[in-house]
Amino acid sequence: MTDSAKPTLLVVDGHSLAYRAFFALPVDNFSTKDGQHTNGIYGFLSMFVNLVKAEKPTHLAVAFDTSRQSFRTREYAEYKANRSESPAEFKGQIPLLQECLQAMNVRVLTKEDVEADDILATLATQGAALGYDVLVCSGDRDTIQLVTDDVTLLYPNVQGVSQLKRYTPDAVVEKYGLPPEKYPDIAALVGETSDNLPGVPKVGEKTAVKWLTQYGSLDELLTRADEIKGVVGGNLREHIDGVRRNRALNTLLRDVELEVGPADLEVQPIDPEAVRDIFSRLEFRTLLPRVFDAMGADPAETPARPGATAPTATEPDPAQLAAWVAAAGGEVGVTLVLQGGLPVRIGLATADAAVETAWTEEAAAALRPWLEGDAPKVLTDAKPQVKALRRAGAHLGGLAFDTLLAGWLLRPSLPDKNLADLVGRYLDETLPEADPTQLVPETEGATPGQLSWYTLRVAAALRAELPESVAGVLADIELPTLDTLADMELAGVAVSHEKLSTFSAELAARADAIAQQAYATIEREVNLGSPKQLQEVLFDQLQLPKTRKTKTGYSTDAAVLADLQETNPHPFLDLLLQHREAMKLRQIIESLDVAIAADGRIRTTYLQTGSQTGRLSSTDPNLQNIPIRNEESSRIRAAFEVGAGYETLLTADYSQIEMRIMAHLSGDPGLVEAFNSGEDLHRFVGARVFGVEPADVTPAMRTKVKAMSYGLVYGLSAFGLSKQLRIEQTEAKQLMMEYFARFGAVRDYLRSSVEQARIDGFTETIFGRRRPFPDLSSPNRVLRENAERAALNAPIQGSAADIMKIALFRIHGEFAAEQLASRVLLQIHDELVVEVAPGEWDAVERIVRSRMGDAAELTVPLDVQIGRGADWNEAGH
DNA sequence: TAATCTACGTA
DNA sequence: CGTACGTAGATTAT
Repeated sequence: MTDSAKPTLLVVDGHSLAYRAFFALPVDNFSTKDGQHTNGIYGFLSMFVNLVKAEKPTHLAVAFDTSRQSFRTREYAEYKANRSESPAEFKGQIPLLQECLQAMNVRVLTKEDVEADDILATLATQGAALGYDVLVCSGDRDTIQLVTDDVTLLYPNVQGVSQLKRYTPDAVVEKYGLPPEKYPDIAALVGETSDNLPGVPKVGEKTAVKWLTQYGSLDELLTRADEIKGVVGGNLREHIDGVRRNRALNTLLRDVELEVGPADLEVQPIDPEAVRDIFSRLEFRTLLPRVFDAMGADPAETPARPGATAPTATEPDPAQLAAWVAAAGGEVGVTLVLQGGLPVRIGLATADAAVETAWTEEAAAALRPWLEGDAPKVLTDAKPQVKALRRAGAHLGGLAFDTLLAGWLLRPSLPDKNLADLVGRYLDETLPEADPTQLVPETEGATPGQLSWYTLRVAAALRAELPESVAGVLADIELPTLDTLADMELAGVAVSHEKLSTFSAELAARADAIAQQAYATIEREVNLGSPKQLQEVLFDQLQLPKTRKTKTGYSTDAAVLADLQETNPHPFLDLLLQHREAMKLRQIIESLDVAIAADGRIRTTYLQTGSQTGRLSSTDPNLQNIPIRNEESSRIRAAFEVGAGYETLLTADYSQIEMRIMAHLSGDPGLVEAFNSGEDLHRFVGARVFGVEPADVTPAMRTKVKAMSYGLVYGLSAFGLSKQLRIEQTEAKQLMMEYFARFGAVRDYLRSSVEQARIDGFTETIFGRRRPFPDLSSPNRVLRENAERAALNAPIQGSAADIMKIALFRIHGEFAAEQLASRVLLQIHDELVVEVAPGEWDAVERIVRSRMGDAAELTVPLDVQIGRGADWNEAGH
């Protein structure tokens, strides 16, 4: 009980523990997709949060070495000289670890010319003198000398850093047979190979302890060294200078001048946003809640700041509600609580008041004029709410702001997915949420009215940060698109269960037959879906040459198998490829089949914040990756049919939209001419590159320039081009040179756009959508070059996405304005699928063609291809 | 059971 | 050593 009042100071040697973690965890298992290794950081932080959670220090610091040089190396040049350079994979991790600790508001201490352990020694000594309980955590055995009744050492076990052994004075005596202050004497005699401090040959711990016990002290032992008999006695006398030197060097400094003392190290609340940022960069997910938990980011302990208490929502009757919204004036936050896709409750808020009510017929009727009118409304994740209102027969008008969309536009790489995330990031507060694991939650969740109030405040914070151009993208592109997507999702697309199930059964039978044949060729049965078992078959049993390395072994992907088939033909390879193809198709068909609703339609969800470039993504099921490339897949597309009550499907796609954007942005005269000439793009480019007439461009030439043109948009290298075209790198290089000799402005544009992004820190589309690229100035080459390719692509892919969205909502709007029953069903990046009502084909075709064609004013035309058919396969031709 | 890896479908 | 996605099954970590 007396100890509860006593402050606890925890000081940690960051470098030594991170280094141990580095070796304890497999480096290959811990790296970001960009190639940054993180095993040392992860291992350290994992240990660190456990430690903090278990020990609950009141004061905390982590010390690091500044370099390998210190006063010890100056006094003894050989000190640690045998240490090999720490691995390159480890080096970069220390600054990132320090960044993590800073985000957690943990004091990071360094001092020129001394080692981290000297800082620990100084703080431990000062802390003990001030009456603290001191915990020292280090992987360096020399810190044993710091142990006293007030100072406990936590020392990692051999395995790694997860288990820490507690060294109290008793534990030291038990382990070494002498009290902690004598440990440096033992170490001086035994030596420390890792520090390049040789000890007395043939003297280990046992002998050292025996001597020290016998003579009482190291000094006494050394002065009476001649009393010791035998070889070891001689060894001792020969190495007396070395022992004295060891003893001098292994004494930790307890009087290092530091800018802070123990009292300055009080534990601070973490910076949640900074921690989220750095952890998401390092791709730590499971660690995040552990850090929040251990570092006391508990909502109960960090109450919302003063002035941030949500108003208590009142529950006016419907008539009062109508009066309330009429009087509200400015923007109103709106939150609909949904159940089964329908609204059950609605909460509204202004800056200082909140109201809410059950979604009854009376309430809906009272609110409808306001809800459907132009009065400005602010929501978080409006799309599901807009859909629910549609199902309930209402329409949301005046959508002025969606915080989720705005947050994504501002930081498209972040995983913020709900109001709670946004409140944390932009208000630095915690959204009150009921604990879903408790039947009777201790903490009340925010009510719908209060959620609306938070939404309004988040919106204000976002607006303050939103650059004008990005605000324009929100208002002029994203919000109109949201409304369109809601209708598309509600409509769904008719899919024939009969067609799918017939095909699925066929494929299952085929896959089975292929598998049997494959087993026969290798005379055993394996799981053809297991990369691990396949590696055994290919590289052990069949002794095929090893392929491209992956994290866990050797690749068995389609490209690799095709290569193997050429160099080392084996029937198994081809059968495996056929099996994969059949299984993949079957799997896609199955996932579609189970998604067909009772009315025969599939409804996807478009994620409007699902990409970093501005594209949509589609999920549950993904209707943006339905196969098209081979013969078989046309049968899948044929299952997407025109629905009952409609006449036909229309498909409309932009041809080469990304190359057209490139022509526009670069202003390259050759490329612009190509698109204005009406000639086939690749034929035109091929003619220029190879110096022949367009009519004389061979298919091989066309293939090459086509790959080159598309590759450009992705930052393709000569290496990549040679691999894709299966040509020599020199030929690929030659091709690129010829290409740029004719279309030089393209290269100039790509280069300058990346350079501009490096200066600005972000890229921008034609319409002002931004994407940040902090890694463009990273010293890490892998990181930087990855960012460069992404930055090169972002304005092009993003502008295409902008153009398609603009076309999409304008088409949607025009269908409504002309009171057409036809409706857009699908968007696949550069293609739209429209369900055309009887008698509306001409109007629909006109609208789609013109709105897609004039969605943007470029220096080259936007070419639109239209197809018509009873199913998606037919319409796509 | 949850996270990760490999493979593969689309633009 | 080519951008942007989502999904499934196997494997590994917990």
